[in-house]
Amino acid sequence: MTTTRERRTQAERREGTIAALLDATVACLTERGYAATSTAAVCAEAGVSQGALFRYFPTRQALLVATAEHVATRNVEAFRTTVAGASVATADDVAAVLGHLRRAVLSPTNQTWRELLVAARADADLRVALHPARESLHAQMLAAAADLWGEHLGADDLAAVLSIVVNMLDGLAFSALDPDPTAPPGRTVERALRLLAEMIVRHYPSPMEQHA
Amino acid sequence: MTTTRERRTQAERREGTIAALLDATVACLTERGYAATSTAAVCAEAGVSQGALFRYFPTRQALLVATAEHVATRNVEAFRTTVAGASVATADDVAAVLGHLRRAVLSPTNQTWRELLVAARADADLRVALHPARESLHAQMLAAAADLWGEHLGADDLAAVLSIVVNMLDGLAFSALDPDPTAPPGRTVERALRLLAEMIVRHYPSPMEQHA
DNA sequence: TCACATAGAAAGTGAGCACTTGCTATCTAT
DNA sequence: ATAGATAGCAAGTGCTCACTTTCTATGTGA
Repeated sequence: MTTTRERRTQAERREGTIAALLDATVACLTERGYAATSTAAVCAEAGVSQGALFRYFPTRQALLVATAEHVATRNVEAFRTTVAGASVATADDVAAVLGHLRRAVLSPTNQTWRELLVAARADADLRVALHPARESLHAQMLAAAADLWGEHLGADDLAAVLSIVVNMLDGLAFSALDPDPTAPPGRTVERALRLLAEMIVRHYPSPMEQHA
Repeated sequence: MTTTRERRTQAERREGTIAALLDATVACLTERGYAATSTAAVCAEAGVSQGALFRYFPTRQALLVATAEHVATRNVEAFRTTVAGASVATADDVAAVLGHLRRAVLSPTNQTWRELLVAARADADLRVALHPARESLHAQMLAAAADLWGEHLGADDLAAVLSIVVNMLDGLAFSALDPDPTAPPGRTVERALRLLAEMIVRHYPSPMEQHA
């Protein structure tokens, strides 16, 4: 008695294997880090052989670049949905957005992206390969932020605020060494995010601000 | 005819070799990154044999932990001297401090510290080994910041401001992938630091602020 | 149905890894 | 001066790495 033999086209098998490899690479990078993400580890996680991996990705680096582009699109989508429709009229509003962004930034795909960025600092080839994805990511996040803040912020101010926010959140994510990233944020972090929200709304008061 | 034979005591030889190894590890970590910092690479950089390395550091990880503690003390000293005696009365003052801090954060010892922090995220042993140094670093930076801002900031506010500033600078350093870290900061970064300075002095006006 | 192309598994291969072993050179105490 | 200790070198050792080769299973076009 054989298990149900599902018939799949070549294209389906191919895409299924590639997707499994990309997901496994994300898992390995977040759980083990860049140095320990070997091709053998990825294949074990994905449940395929190394032969399968090297059929689709000629080198380990090609796999990592493909993974980077994979997570980059997911990250920008997460950023957009987190920010879409939110209000930034009051400090509470901005603080809420920052809190949601902080959680998004701790997701596996964001961890993966950062892990690859750090590795790219010491690897010229990886750096070049990641450059277009970086540009696209930045542009799309700027667009989403512009949508959030409306037009009463100049392009330069918008870019500056975005830089402060995302760099601070990235810095937080880098130094968050707890094994459980969904743990309570800690008082200092919460206060810092709250303070940043207050500073932003004070510096850029919304024209339609309404006090509760 | 032999070259000048300098006579050194055992302690001098020992300390010289250890210092060379620590410096070489810093160089390897900043130039090649964590994954490529092998014991062989460190020894080649230091000009000693692997036997010498393993005489003083029983494992590669022990070398990395020792290097972490080495750079941690240097980093806190750099932070203190950068901040010592500075004024935070005006936005220009704060912006200047942020600019100096940004350069300090891009130094090799700071790059090394960050590289090890990232590696610690995926390595439980390294994480616990680095924990005391992390605590000490944070406490000393808080003390230096308190010295800078005086007493008209509560401890909680001080910690929050410090968190915003150092996390944003760390985030900037992580995403600064230029081969030359001393390159001009770029307009967005400059504007972001300037904006952050303005927001801070507006939110926490110095009681003795004097307009030029 | 059957020649052919593609997907993927299994078992390599040399290079580089962390680390060890044994030996020589240098310093120190007597 | 010399015996013993320490510093440091050179050559291993087994293992894992990225990657290859070979071969089998499966889907595809005629």
